[in-house]
Amino acid sequence: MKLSDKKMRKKKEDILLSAIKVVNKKGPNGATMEDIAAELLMTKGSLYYYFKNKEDIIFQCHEMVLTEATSDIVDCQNGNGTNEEKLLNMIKTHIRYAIEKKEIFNMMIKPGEMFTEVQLNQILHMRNEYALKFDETIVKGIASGEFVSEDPVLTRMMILGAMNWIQQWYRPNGKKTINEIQEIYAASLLKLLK
Amino acid sequence: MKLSDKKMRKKKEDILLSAIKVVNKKGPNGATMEDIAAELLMTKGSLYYYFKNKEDIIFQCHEMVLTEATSDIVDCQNGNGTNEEKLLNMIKTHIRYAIEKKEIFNMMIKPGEMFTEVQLNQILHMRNEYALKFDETIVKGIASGEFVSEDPVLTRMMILGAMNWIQQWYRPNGKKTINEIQEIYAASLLKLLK
Amino acid sequence: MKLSDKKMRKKKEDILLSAIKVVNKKGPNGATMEDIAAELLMTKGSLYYYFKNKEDIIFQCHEMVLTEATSDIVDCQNGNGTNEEKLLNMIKTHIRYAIEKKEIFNMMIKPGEMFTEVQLNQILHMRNEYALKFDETIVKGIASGEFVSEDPVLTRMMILGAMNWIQQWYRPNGKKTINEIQEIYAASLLKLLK
Amino acid sequence: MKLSDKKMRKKKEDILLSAIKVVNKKGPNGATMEDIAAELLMTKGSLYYYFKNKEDIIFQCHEMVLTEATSDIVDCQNGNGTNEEKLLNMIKTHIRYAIEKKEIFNMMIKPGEMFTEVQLNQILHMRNEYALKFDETIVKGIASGEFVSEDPVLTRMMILGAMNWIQQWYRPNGKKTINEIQEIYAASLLKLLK
DNA sequence: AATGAATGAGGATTCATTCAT
DNA sequence: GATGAATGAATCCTCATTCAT
Repeated sequence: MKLSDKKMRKKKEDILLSAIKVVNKKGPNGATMEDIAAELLMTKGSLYYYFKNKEDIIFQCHEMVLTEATSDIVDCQNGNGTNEEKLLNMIKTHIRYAIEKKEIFNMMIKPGEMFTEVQLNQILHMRNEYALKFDETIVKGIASGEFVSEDPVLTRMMILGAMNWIQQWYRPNGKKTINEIQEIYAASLLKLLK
Repeated sequence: MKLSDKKMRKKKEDILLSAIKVVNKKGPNGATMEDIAAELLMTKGSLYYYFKNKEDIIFQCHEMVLTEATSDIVDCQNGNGTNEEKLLNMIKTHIRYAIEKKEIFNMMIKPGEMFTEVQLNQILHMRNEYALKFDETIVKGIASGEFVSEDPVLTRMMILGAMNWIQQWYRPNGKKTINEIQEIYAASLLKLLK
Repeated sequence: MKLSDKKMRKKKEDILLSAIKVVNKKGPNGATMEDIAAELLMTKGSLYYYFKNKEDIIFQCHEMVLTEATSDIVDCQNGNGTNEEKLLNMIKTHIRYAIEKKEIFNMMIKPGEMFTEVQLNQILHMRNEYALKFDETIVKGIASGEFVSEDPVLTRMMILGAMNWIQQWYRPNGKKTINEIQEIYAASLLKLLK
Repeated sequence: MKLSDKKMRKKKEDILLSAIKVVNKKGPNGATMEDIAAELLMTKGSLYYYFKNKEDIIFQCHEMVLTEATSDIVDCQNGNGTNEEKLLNMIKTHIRYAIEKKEIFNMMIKPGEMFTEVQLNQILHMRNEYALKFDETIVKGIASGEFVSEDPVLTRMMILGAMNWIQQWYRPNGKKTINEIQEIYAASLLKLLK
């Protein structure tokens, strides 16, 4: 059963990816089961073989996205270099997400209506885990004398907020390349820790 | 008929305010006409006496909110003081909105699904007008030597983004008062222009 | 109270005329009270001062139309001339109605959904009264040797049916004038009685 | 998948037949999706699996009816016999429709509110196609010396009009049988071409 | 005599969900 | 595993009707 197990996992992931696409275009309420299925050349009925219901799909979308993003950020944290270098990497990674995986990213930062209390808390908890990685690096940087901040959490909020806003205005054919944006943001936002 | 005219205007405003509340809780798609009406002890049918349809209501919500906010920001701009002082005021005003009028504010920063091309453009245009007020002050400050920035628009994006994120984490009974947040953000974000 | 009585009668008639217009454009179900009122620069609420409800308005429309048409046909019948001449006049009158008062006419020949059993019977009865005038003239013509028909009622049905169909194809700027149509139809249809 | 295809086609036809019944009783506006579904022991929601919307159903009703009727008339045209015999057959066929398929027939002769310009034109075009079959036979009959008419189209209008009116007065238990009506009408109406 | 405002019932449409096959 | 078909609850919207003023 290993094989069919893998197939199922793969299919589930496909469905989640399709759902992410649709949800980002139409919002969680606007996205229909049919939309999600159509993208995969399936019929909506089939989705219920893999997921309990729509709510479940949307929830697992958030879960998947946050897990993936957190993993990437942890990689930055575990790399070599000073805390400043690590934070710069984290910032660049986050920005790359915001721009290149706009859809996934959007899901990360919008809590989204539709969830039960329990599910919402779980999502918010994961989001917090993600943010804590930034905090840890900042705090270490303060301890090592690289950074200065009276309120590290508030500063992190500013940094993340500034970056999250990017996907509101970024356009693929705009004046700045992704690289330029990454550099400018990284350089500027570090000022907040000086 | 001035009187009945005023009454109608008042009622329309009441409906818009109710709609803002509901939309912020449930999103534009989740909000039902019944929800909006219930808040005002009306029946959904009555709403159609004042507005053409749901889309119309949601659109006018955005319009109202953006008009009000822009007016407040313009007041800051037209006040006395240096450009730095003016920008500080604008930042504090924006933060006050983000916190105290969370509902209205949310509507300002989320474009929201549901609109026609024309309507969406109109809203985005108004949003841009609002942002331009910040740009103007920043540019004047650069000219007068108060500020430094290689890319004023990008810097403004960071500043606004950082502030807009506040409503994602602010809780009424948190550790910081509104005043403290305003002061810390204002002081910190100005670093981006130094 | 004679004066206000007249005013009321006039207003009622205006409303019925407006209703006829609207019903003919949109059908009895498609016509709304607002449509009927708008034509007269009134508000729909006011209609209820003059009529019990919509059904009542539509019913009285039919009544008015049939009364008027019957009166005109009776005039033909009471005129001078042979029965053939009288029937020719009746045919021409009916055709003039079908063309010039298309709206009124339509109401005469469509029973129209929406009525109660009682009302429908009343309308059908009036419609029958109208048709009987044709029958009377035909029967007299047979008696006098002007006409020949094995089944006068069936022949009358053919004649009326042929004429009623005119309003389905007649166009104001068509090839035939009203006069020509009247003449051709009158001459042709009389063949059915020869 | 030929099988399921057939099933769908059958179901669609059933729905159209039910719709025809209901529309004839209550008119196109009065007929509700629920009415149409109830007849088939379905729920209104199911109808949308087969048709886009109500308008679509009503339109296809007309299409179906006109296609069927035209086919029958073409059969008459393609049969053996003189033009007079062919026209007699067409008249009898048309009358049979008017009486036995009153519901279908009604739909043929009432354009009905509710359609878009495009759809209405399409229906009127089909109706015209049907009428042209009569014209053709009449014209051929004139050419062969069987018929006489100064204006064949106008004469055809009278013939069709006379027949269409039948369904306004025909009652199943009336004095005349269908056969008698067919004979009397056919004999009488031919006089219009003599 | 008229109207502004409100209502509520009804109807079209959408869509998540179910289930037999 | 997948789907065709059906369902019914929810939602937007319309409109005849009412009534205080």
